[in-house]
Amino acid sequence: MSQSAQSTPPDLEAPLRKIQEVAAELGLTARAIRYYEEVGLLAPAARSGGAYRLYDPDDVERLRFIKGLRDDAGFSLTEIGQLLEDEAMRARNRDRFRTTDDATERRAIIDDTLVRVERQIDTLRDKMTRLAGMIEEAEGRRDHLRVHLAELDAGREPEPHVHTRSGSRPLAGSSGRTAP
Amino acid sequence: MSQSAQSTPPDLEAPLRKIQEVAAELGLTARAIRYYEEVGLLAPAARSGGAYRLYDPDDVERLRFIKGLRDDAGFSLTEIGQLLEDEAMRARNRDRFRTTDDATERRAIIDDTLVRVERQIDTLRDKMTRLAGMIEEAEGRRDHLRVHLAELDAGREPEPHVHTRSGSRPLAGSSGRTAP
DNA sequence: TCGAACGTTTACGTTAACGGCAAGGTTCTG
DNA sequence: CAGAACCTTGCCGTTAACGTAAACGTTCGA
Repeated sequence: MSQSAQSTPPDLEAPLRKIQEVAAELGLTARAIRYYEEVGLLAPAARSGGAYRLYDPDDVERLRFIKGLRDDAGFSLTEIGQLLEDEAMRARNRDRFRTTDDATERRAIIDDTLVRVERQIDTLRDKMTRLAGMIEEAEGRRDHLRVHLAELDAGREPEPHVHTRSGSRPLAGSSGRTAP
Repeated sequence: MSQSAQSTPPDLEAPLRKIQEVAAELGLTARAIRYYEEVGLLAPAARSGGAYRLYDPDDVERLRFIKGLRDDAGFSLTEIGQLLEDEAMRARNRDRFRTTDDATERRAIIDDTLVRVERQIDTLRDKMTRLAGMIEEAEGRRDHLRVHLAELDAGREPEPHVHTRSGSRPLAGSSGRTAP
């Protein structure tokens, strides 16, 4: 009920998968993946005799990273493009790295990539710092609200309303006033 | 060269500021702020005799939070709307809180807000966890690249190229292969 | 070999989040 | 009270990131 004609995905040797399979695994749509290719974020490793896009594990990893940068980090595709190396470069390096025997050239390629990865880490760390700041602010508001709650509960114990939450379940909110 | 007619912003008493002033401080545009109001994310506290929007410190805080949720956390305005209480509710609570003397009612308002703030914190923490995961992945790639670099430098020391980086500045990249 | 199931290109449509006017009202200062 | 400098409400335009549909090619099992 999921595969009748075409198949070959459970092939334990060929690490090349078609677009829909990859899309499903990553929680993307085929359209989105093609779009990413269109804007130069990635290019499939192969093209099954000039037609179908075929992705190898490396491609899938790159796609997963792209999705993370978009969903989790909230970057735009343009920003992502600046953060990653453009696909043309990646393809060239991939080839150069496999064909050359020159250790110096390999070193250059790796060195270049390392620099980029370190930049990515810095960018992500920066984002996380700002996010942590927001969390602290929110926690500040929460604590402030809890104090208010405690003050209210301490001042006087009103009629024992039926649904008295167990323990301390105070609350605070968008109004940072003590009220005049 | 920045204020000739109108002014009143350096007024140390009135905590009510006009849109452009607020926009400048937050790094937003007046248009964006009006748009946020249009989609129900906030409403100015006052309206100077039925015209100009006037924002109090509380409004500005809410705006700053909105901007953070958008820029730092990468949420859409729709998601932000679900995370914050809608403005109608906020206005009503704000009023109810100031007018009532009933401790029970105040408690209810604060409690409600607390729950929401705690939800916000959870959401932000969740996002940060995913971001941290991405950072770890990137660090993994970086370390992997460094290992490759070390291997290369160890195997043989090629011609002493001119620009030998000080210490260890290896690099890794988008190709996780050791090359056949 | 043939057809169901998938893939490809091309092109137009859609939604979110504003940008940028135009036409007119408000405010403070001189 | 004039007028510069801001503000207001429309309303149309734009960009990013896909969605969707049409017309056609590719694969592979029966």
